[in-house]
Amino acid sequence: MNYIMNKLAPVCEVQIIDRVKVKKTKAKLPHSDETSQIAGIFKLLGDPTRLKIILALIENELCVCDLAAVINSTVSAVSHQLRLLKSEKLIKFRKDGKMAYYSIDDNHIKNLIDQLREHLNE
Amino acid sequence: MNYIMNKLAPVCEVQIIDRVKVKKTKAKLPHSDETSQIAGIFKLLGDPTRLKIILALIENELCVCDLAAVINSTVSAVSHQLRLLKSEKLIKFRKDGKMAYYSIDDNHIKNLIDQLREHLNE
DNA sequence: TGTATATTTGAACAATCATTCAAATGAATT
DNA sequence: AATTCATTTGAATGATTGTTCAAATATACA
Repeated sequence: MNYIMNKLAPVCEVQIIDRVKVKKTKAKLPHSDETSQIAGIFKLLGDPTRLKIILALIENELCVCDLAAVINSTVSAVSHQLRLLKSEKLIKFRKDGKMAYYSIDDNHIKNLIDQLREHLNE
Repeated sequence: MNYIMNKLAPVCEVQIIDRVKVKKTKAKLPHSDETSQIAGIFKLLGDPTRLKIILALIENELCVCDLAAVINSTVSAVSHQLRLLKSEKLIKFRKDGKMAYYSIDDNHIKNLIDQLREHLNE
């Protein structure tokens, strides 16, 4: 078997060295939908703007324009990212007149970030 | 002050509602370089291919082609992502003849992923 | 009702990025 | 020395994405 044969089935049929180890490892992985879910949360935290928004909201409930001021961004850019964070239930908001006050909806996120920060500060 | 004035300085001069709160919140944020560092790690974990690689390596030390087989990807795609994970010291590798065996270099990562998984499975 | 303002939204744009393919490298085997 | 094979690498491609700008909502206030 060589790479020319593999061209017919580009993904799932590469050379395998240790079939037993591959099978055992594969069996221990989370299912594909759980993996996507985990990656999805990490991805949200992986953008500096979104991370700053979350770090700010961990400290205080804030309206959109104050949030923009805190993280040195624009109202529009912040609003777009708030939508993503809201849709994944990481944050929530309440309306008060014209204002929208955003806050953390998911308390586990703070622990997650704290854990990583502790690690990086070792 | 209105939006037309802000066009001259598009970022740092938006309307601020509560200056005290903004200043206090700003003071509590991590410095910009620490924020980038945190986001950088989360970003690496935020891609399904890279996350699967890490999940697989948590279970077993694996060579590149077995890793590709485990996560149903190609050797080349995996190799490219391994480079990124290696450069951020999340994984390491040892050479054995033609083979390269990769493994986890950062034990905190497992805890981080476990913590998120526990949270999602509530 | 008309104006001001806080927020949201959609389209456009540029930048980033993951994957693919082909070629190169490096090490074992014959 | 030539061949095979595991891995790496670079360029190209297509897709995703964060930001910007302008316009639309929506609420308060005069």
